[in-house]
Amino acid sequence: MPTVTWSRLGGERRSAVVDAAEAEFAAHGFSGGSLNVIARRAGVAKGSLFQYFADKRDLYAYITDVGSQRVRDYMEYQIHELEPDRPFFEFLTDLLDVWVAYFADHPRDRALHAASSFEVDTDARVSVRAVVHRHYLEVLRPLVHAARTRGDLRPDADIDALLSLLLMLMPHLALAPYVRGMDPVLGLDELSSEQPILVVRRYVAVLSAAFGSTNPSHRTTTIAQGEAHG
Amino acid sequence: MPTVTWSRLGGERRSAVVDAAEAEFAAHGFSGGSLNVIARRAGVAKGSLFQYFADKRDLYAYITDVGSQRVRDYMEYQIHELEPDRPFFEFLTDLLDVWVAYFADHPRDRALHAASSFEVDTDARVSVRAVVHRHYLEVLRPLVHAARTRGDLRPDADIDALLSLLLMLMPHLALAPYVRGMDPVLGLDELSSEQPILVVRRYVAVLSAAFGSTNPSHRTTTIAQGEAHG
Amino acid sequence: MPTVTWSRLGGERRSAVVDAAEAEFAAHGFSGGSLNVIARRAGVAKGSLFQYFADKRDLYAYITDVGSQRVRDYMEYQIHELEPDRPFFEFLTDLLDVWVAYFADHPRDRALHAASSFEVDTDARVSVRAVVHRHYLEVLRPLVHAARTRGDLRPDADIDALLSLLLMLMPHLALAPYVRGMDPVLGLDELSSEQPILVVRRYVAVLSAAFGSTNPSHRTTTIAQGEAHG
Amino acid sequence: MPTVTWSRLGGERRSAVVDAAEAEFAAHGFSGGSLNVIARRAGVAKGSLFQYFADKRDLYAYITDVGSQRVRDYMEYQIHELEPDRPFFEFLTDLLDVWVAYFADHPRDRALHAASSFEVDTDARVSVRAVVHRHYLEVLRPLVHAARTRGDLRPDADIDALLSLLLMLMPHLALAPYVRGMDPVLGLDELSSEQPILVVRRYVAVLSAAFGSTNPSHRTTTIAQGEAHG
DNA sequence: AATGAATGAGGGTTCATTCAT
DNA sequence: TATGAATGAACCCTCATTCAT
Repeated sequence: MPTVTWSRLGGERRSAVVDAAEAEFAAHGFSGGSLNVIARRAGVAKGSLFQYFADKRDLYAYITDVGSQRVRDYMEYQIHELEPDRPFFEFLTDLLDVWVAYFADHPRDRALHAASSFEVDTDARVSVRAVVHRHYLEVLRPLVHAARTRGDLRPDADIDALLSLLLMLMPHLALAPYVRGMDPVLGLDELSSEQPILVVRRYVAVLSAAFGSTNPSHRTTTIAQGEAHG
Repeated sequence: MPTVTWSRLGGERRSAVVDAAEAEFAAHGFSGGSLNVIARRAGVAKGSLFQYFADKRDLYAYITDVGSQRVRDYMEYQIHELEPDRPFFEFLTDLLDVWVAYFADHPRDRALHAASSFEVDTDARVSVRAVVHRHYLEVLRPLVHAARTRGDLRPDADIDALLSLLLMLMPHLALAPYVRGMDPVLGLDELSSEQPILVVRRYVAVLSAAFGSTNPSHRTTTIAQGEAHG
Repeated sequence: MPTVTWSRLGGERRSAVVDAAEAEFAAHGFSGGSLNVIARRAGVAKGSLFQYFADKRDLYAYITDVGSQRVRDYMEYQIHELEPDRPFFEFLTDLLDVWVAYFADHPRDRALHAASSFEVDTDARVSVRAVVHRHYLEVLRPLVHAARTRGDLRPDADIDALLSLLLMLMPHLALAPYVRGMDPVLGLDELSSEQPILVVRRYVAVLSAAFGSTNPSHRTTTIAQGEAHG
Repeated sequence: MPTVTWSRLGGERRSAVVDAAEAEFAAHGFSGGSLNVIARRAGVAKGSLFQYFADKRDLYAYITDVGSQRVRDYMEYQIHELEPDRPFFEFLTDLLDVWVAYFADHPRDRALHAASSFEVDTDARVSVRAVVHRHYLEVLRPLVHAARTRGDLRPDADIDALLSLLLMLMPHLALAPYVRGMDPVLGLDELSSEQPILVVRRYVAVLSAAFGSTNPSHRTTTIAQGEAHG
C-alpha cells in the first residue's frame, strides 16, 4: 500500500511517477522493470520512490491496481450504455467489441494487462492476477446470472465453466492482436483490422451453442454468427 | 540455433548442459535464469556455452524446443494407445486426462511450460510460443479433422474455433493445478486431486455441446458429462 | 550536546525519544543504528531529532551518557548497601556478583554497553569510552584508596594497576556471558548459570594474591577462593 | 575461503587486492569497510572481487587470517630468540616489550587487530576473534605450562585465569598507546614513548605477585619490577 | 575447442541530513 | 518549534558477454 506521503502528494509529481511507472512496468513487467528508470523518467530522486511505496512490489501493485480499476470503470459504464437486458449473446457480442476496441485504443493498459499476465515472479503474478480476476468476476457474474434468470441460457448451463472460458477469452481478445504468434489459428494477430470483430463473433457463436437456451426466439443471432466464418 | 560445435559434441557433455539448462530455466524462466549457474551445474566452462550457442536466448530456444518435442512425442504415443478412432469427445476426455497426468508426473516439463508462458521478455516468449503452438496444431488438427469426417462434429462446426479453444484449455489444465490463483472459478488449484478429472469433463461437455454432432449415438458421453458438475 | 530545545522539552516526548534511541543503539550500535527507526518508534518527526541534537553522533553520546549514569547510580546504591567497609576482597566479590547480576537482568543496558565497546567508528567509541571510564574510576578509586588506608592492600600495592585491571575485568564479566567467543578460556559464555559466580571468585583470588595485604586476618576469603577452581 | 581463481592469481594483482583490503578493513572494520573502495584502490573491477572471494565476509576473513598469522609467525620467531627457558616473568617482560614494539612498528597490523576487536557485526567479530584467540592460546599455553613445570609459577596457580588475563592485557598493550581514552589510568595513551615499557613492567609485577612461585630464587625480577612504578 | 578471468553497468534498498512550510 | 518530503550517494552483489590463453 502506498504511504501517507504518497496520498498527500501534489498531482503533478504523482502523475509523473505514475506515468513513468506504468510505462516501465508495461514495457518490462515487474521483474524486468527498473526503479532507476522510473525515477529518472519521473524526474524524481530514486530515494523518493521509497517515500511513496514500501518497495518495488508495492509500487507495482499500486500501478496494476489503478490500471485494472480504470479498465473496470470504463467497462461498467459501457455495460450500462449497452443495455445489458438485451438477449445475452447479442449483448455479449457488443460488449466484447467494446472490450477489444478499448485495448486497441489504450496501448498502455494493454501492455500493463499483458505484463501482469506474463510476470515470471510468482508472488507478483499471483497477487496481481487475483485482483484482475476479482474485477472480471464481479462484473461478469451478475451479467451471466441475469442472463440465466431471463432464460437466455440453458437451464442446466454450467455457469462456472462459462465464466472460466470468458476469463481466458477476454485477455486473449485484448492482447492477441498485438502479440505475434499468440493466436496461430484464428489469425487475430494479422494486419487486417476487422479481424477482431469476426473473431468475437466466432467465439460468441461457440458460447451460444454451448450455453445458450434452445428457445428459438434467441437463436437468430447465433445462427447469423455461425455463418460468419468461412 | 546451436553452433556446429554443439552438433559435434559428445553425448555426455551435451546432456550435462541440457540437464542443467532445463533445470535452471524451469526454475527461473529465461530472464531469471543464470548462465553462471547453468555452466557450474553442467561442469562446463562459462565460455563453452558461448561456443555452443550464440547467446542466452539461443540456448533458451534450444532447451524449450527439446522440451516441447519430448512432450509431443509422449502425447503422440499416447494418442495411438488411446484409439483415436473412438467417438471424439470420449477420446478427448481420455486424452486430456493423460495430458493432465503427464504434467502432474513431470514437474520439470511443467515448470518449463509455465516458464515459457510467463516469460516477461516478449521476444523470448513469442518465439517459444510459436514452436509450442506449432506442435499443438500439428497434433490436434488431424484429430479434429478426422472427427469431423467421421461425423462426430456438427457439419458446420467452426473447427478453427475449436482448435483455438483447445490451445487455451490445454495449457490451463496443465498448469492451473500448480499455479495459485490461475483458476479462480473452477478451483483447479485446490488440494483435492480429483479436481482436474472433473474439470476436464466439464470443459469437454462444453465443447461437445458447442461442436458435437447432434447424432444421438454420440450424446451418451456428453449427457453424462453434463451432469458431472453441480 | 543536546540543544536548548531539548532541555525545554516535555517529559513525555523526551522519554519517548530516549527509549527509542536506547533500544535502537543497543540493538545495532552507533554506526548500525538508524535515525529513521528511532524517529518512527518515538512517534516523532525525523527532523525533530535534529532540533534536539546536532547530529547522530550527538544523540548517541547523550544516550550512552544517560545509560552509564543509570548504571552508576544503581551501583553506588548497591555499594552503600553492601557495607564497603568490610575486608576489601570480600566486599569486591559481592560487588562483582551484583554487577554481573545487574547486566543479567538488564539486557538493554548490557546491549548498550556492548554496543559502545564494539563500535567501529573510532571517534564514537573513544568519546563514549571516556565517559564510561570516568564513571568507573570515580566510583572505584575511592573504594580502593579506602581499602589501602584500612590496610586491606599491601602498602606497596600498585593501585593504578589494580584499577586498570578492574577496568578490563568488569566489562568482561558483564558482557562475556552473552557474547559468544569472548571468553575462550574460563568458559564464561557457557550455558551453566553459575559460571559467572565462579569466575568472579577466580579473578578476585588473583587480585587478592597480587594486591592483598599479607595480614592473616584478611586471608580467609582469599584462600577459600584459591580453592574454588579445579 | 578464497576461490581457486584467487589461488591461481598473479602476485601483483593479489597483493594489490590484499593491500587495498587490509587498508580499508583496518580503517573501517568489516561492517564499515567498502568493497567499492577496495576495488578502486586495487585497480580492479568490482566484480573481480567476487571472482576471488565468495562475498565481503569471505574477503574479510581471509584478510584477518593472513594478518593474524603474520603476527603469530613473527612472535613465534621472537619467542625462540628470547630464550623462553629463562625465569618466566623475566621472559614475559621481554616478550611483551617485543609485542608492544611490533605493533608500534606495524600500524596496519595494529589497525587490523583493533578493527577486529571493535567489530559491530556479531558473526564477523565472533569468527575473527575465534581465530585470534586460538593463535594466542596455542602460543601462550605451552609457555605457561612450561613455566609451571619449571617451578616459576606457584603450584596452585590458576593457569586459566592467567591466560585469561593475558588475553585481555596483550590487545590492550598493543592498542592503547594509539587509541585515545583507552587507558585512562596508566597513561598508555600519552605521548611519552617510554610509557609502554613501564606499563609492561607494572602489569608483569602484578602477574608475578599473583601467580609467581614464592621460591626466592625467582623473586629478583619481580621485586625489581615492583619498584618500577612510582 | 575449451577455458575462465575480467569487466562494469545495473539491480533494489537504506541512510543522515537539509530546508521550506 | 515541529514537520516530513526530498535528496542522491553509497551499500553489496549478479550478470551476460568478451577474449587472451
